[in-house]
Amino acid sequence: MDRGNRPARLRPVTITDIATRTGVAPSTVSRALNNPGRVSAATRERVAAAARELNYVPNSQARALSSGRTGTIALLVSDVTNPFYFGLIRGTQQQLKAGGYAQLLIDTEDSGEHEAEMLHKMRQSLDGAILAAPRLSERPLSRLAGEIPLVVINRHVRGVPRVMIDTPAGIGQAVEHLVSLGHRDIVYVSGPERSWSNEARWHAMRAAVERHGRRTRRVGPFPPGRRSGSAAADAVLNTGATACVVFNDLLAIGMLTRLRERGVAVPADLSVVGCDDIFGADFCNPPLTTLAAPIEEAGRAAVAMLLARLDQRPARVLRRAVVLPTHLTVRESTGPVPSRAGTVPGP
Amino acid sequence: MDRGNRPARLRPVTITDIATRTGVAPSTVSRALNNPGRVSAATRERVAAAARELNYVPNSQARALSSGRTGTIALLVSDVTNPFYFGLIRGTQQQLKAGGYAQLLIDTEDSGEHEAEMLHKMRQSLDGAILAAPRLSERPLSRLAGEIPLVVINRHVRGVPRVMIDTPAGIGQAVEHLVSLGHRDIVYVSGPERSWSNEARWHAMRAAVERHGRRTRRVGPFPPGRRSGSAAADAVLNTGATACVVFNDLLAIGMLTRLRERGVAVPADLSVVGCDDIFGADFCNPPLTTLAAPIEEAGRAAVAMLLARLDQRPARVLRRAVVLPTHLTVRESTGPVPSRAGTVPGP
DNA sequence: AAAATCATGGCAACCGTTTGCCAAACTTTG
DNA sequence: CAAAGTTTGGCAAACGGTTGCCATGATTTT
Repeated sequence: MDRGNRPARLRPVTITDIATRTGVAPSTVSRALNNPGRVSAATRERVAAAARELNYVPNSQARALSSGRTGTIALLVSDVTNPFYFGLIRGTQQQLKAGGYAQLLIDTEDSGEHEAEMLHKMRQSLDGAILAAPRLSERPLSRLAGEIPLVVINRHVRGVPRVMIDTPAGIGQAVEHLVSLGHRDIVYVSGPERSWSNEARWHAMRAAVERHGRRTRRVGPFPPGRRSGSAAADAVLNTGATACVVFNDLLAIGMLTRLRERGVAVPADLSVVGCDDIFGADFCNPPLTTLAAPIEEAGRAAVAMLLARLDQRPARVLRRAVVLPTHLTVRESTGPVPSRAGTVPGP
Repeated sequence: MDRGNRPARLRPVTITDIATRTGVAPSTVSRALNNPGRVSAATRERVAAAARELNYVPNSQARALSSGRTGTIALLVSDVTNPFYFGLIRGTQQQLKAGGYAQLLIDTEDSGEHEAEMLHKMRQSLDGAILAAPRLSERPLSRLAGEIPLVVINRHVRGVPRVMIDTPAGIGQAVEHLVSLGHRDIVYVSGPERSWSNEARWHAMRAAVERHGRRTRRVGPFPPGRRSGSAAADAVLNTGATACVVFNDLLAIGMLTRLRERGVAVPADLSVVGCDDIFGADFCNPPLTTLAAPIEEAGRAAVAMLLARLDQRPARVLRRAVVLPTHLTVRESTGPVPSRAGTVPGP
């Protein structure tokens, strides 16, 4: 059939091709395409027509080399499989595509060093980066922000623009909810120690409980995965608490599984509140009461902030922070306090 | 504190810097770094030392421009939020990182045209691409494969290397399982019409049921999301079947939710089998019996195939296809056929 | 009508790296 | 010891754009 004349990855069309075809200089072609005000309407139109006919696609490498702009933004997440990031990936992807940027996805494997190293190595290939819940400590993070435009999500670092999901405020709602159901002994199930969000949530929790004249404790820390749910569930049962607020939904879902295994009824014996409202929180068993976070919106906001910064036009007001509200979504993992808080059923 | 002397995004170190420092020509530096056999051990060492001291990071744009290799591989998925792709994203990410490549994630929004267009535009910025379950029709797909090295997942196109997850074979297992439980009337819940996998699964299903001297039907097509689960569940109930095999887990989970709402007990009234074993299939309610697919492995295999192709060394045997087996994972959404297949309970 | 301004297009340098080709120095071989 | 071969390093030309600067001609201002 088609043997012989395979086009063999033909040479791509360049501005020089357009230039010879239209009889102008390559520089004029470049300007006609990117800097429309700089050439006459007539030539601009001729160039555009030629580009269209030849099916011209600019070579982003070459463009990057001379202009310094690569058209690529990286999204760094600590673990691509954590469903929390799905919304982020999607939100940023959408907004980046709308802005004409490509998204480079990087998994930092939960390591601050990885974050720093990757970012440093790629800084010349990127116009900017979005760091989701960075593990990196404050110092190197600000240093990095000097090397390359950065927006961080759920982290507060001086001088680095940020998008915050206000889960701490939501935690107040969660505590009100639990207290109104009669719970007096509520524990916090802690996520990773190095996580900024974890500390913020814990502090919010303590403050909220103290407003009711009570004290709270925390168990953990636990890695924020489903696997850790077993240990977390056992630890909570040992405290004798009637309710818990969990660092994130992933961990909470893991706990739910374990509690079911152990024959502990949720919410009859123990109420569980998660954070983030990830994929699965609504169809696990029982469906999880959780703090719904506008994750996709956070992604979009982060991109918007970053692109605003890359935009040359000087007279722009640049927001230094965006705070997004969360709200409690009540499902079936929370309920009235058990009539007699007794001992825990055996396994 | 640190006012005044902010380094203002300082000029990155180039091979020329290394060259002047070691007293050799830039070309020698380039060779010392990338083509070690080409220079003497002594200079190579001196260059390496200088590079280390100066903390040199090669500019990938410049390298790409002259060498044609970009060090970037794209992964195209039809919808980043479909949990099926999480494993793929992770698997490819791992293997690419190991091979020193960066991963560009592209959402094609379920459109074949998007696929073609994006790929065409980016072909100069990519060394290759992995297409997950492409929607594109066969013709343009082979044409694209001529423009840029490609590996497709779950799709059979002549001349394009592929990784196949052998769900059709697994469907046989699923049917055996259901038949052994007494089911005689099993329907297939169809995914998108344009999906190659969907057709493959349907054919396998029909063949498997016919081996038992029975016939089967299908309902649908449905978009492969949870939202479609309601319609799918209702359609299945109308058929009066006692069991169904569903195009994918996402749809199956959606059905489970709907069935629960309608008071249909799973598996007492209806058995449900999904495909893929995505995140959530194990903790939904009831946990889903499904065809577990080695998705991460598929991602790794696809990367391995692609990189083998990019590798220059000629005397390599290039696999044209990899087929990965699936197996039935029995959980709690399948059970014995109802004693009297009666009418469906009302809503 | 001369001077100043403006719009438009071309020239050429540059971005940082790779690579074909050549030259020098050194090593082997006959 | 000369001829041939082998290392090793340098020169310079790409790769495909962008952009500062200049020249030309047209337009406006005084």
